[in-house]
Amino acid sequence: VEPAENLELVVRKLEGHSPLEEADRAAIRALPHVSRTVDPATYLVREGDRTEYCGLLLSGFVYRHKLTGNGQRQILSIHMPGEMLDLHNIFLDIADHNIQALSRAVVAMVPRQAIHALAENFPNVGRAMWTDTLIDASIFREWVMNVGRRDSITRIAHLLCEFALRLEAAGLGNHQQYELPMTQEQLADAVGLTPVHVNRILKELGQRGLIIRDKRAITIEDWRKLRDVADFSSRYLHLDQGGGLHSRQPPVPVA
Amino acid sequence: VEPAENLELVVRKLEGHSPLEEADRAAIRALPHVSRTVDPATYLVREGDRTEYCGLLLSGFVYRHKLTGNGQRQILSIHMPGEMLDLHNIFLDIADHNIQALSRAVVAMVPRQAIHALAENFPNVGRAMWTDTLIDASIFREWVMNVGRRDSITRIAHLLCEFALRLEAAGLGNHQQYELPMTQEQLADAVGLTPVHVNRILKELGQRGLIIRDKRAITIEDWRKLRDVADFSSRYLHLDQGGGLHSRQPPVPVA
DNA sequence: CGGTCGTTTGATTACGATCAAACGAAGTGG
DNA sequence: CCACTTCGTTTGATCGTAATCAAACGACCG
Repeated sequence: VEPAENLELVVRKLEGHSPLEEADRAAIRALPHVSRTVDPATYLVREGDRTEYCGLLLSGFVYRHKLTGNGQRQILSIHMPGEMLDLHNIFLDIADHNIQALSRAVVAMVPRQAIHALAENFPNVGRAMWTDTLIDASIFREWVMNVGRRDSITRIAHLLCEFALRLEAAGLGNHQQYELPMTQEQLADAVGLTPVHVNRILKELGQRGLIIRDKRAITIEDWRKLRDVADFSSRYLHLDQGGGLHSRQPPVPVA
Repeated sequence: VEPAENLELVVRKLEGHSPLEEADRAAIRALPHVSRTVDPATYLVREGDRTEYCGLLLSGFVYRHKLTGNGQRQILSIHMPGEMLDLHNIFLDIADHNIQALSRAVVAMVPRQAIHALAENFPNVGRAMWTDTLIDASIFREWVMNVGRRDSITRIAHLLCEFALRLEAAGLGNHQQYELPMTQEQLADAVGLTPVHVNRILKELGQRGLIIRDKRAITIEDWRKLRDVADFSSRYLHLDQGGGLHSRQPPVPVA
């Protein structure tokens, strides 16, 4: 069992979109858990698993994915510190997708029942967690649109914009410069392209003066131009969702 | 205000995956609402709208979609009678997508607050509605995979399989024969292809002896073969989700 | 009977996949 | 400290699936 301060990240994340009172915060901090530190590529959940724990991501990055019958991978979402990983499984008995560590990561494992009890005894927290899953669902929808109807440059630019804003919201950098937490192959699996093509498009984004790359570090040279190329609007992220602590306008005009 | 029996469909839908007690059922039936009958293509919600009502679909079909900056449409989901349409907006202030009628449809409009109160005062119902949104999210994930990583035949076959099972679960036919509620153009927008190509693939599915088409009526000639071509597994639909009324195995081995 | 909407078929194009190989950086072991 | 391996990135050449362009056809409707 780790020091409870760790769960503070989770409190902050939920308060980003839903109002909580002190009792609510305390209840979250008091969640029983064991911390687990995992290496990159460790599976936290496998499709078909019976779900018994809810993982709270305390540090590092994690991703959701599925595999097709012939072994192709589709990445479904990327998760950042403070996010609750298994809310999507918490009322469904069998996991329908895999969750795997992207980087080295620390995850607090909370028993399923503790989350159920939390939701029932602290309605504000229940609403906050529910809202959280609704925002995730909104992001899934945007991804359907992204892979379904946008060409490759637009698609990749869109993902870069999304990361910029989400990393900033998570307090992991600003939206003009950040460290991309994945390889080009993983990027390809997130946008439904091949790694080769992703590489070419990243190059083109650089040549067009939209981004600068130095290894995995992404600097957005011209947010407005990138946003236009990306067909990006931040609405689907619901960053200024009512009642949240952070529900003021972001300091820089973003999208 | 319409006769309350109508909402029975919604009760049945929720009970399909979550246990309810008589008081819960009564609370759902007692939901204040006005019925609205709409023509095909009527918008029920527009992206950017402030959400004040939750629509319960009593008859007909409805779909969610988004438009790209250059006017391309991506259909995000199809909804069948008994489904609650605005659960995804119920805690989010601004709608991030459009909801439009596919066919002539009847929708019971329930004020947002009534849904909030229902969830708070009847925890079983709250959990059922939350679970409902989680299953929707699971379907979104499968669609991300479908448009991201599957080729055109697989993609379309997959959609046909999904409809078969969902229509059967909704009591609108069996999984071997059903009426497709959409045009080939709408189909194309659901799977991220062009209408022309959808037409060719449907033809091919017929030639391969997987389906028979008569106008919009689809007959699945060989479920197993179609399922294989479609790379389809019903897991993501969570049809046998715990505690539900219908949580027995389906009568015919399906997937 | 024209008009509209949806389906069907044909011809050509293009975007991204695939195949192949080299390069660079980081880590390992001798 | 330097070979050697491994993993990720980069570049080039060719291929193929689905898009695009174009037009005819069929059904339903007023």
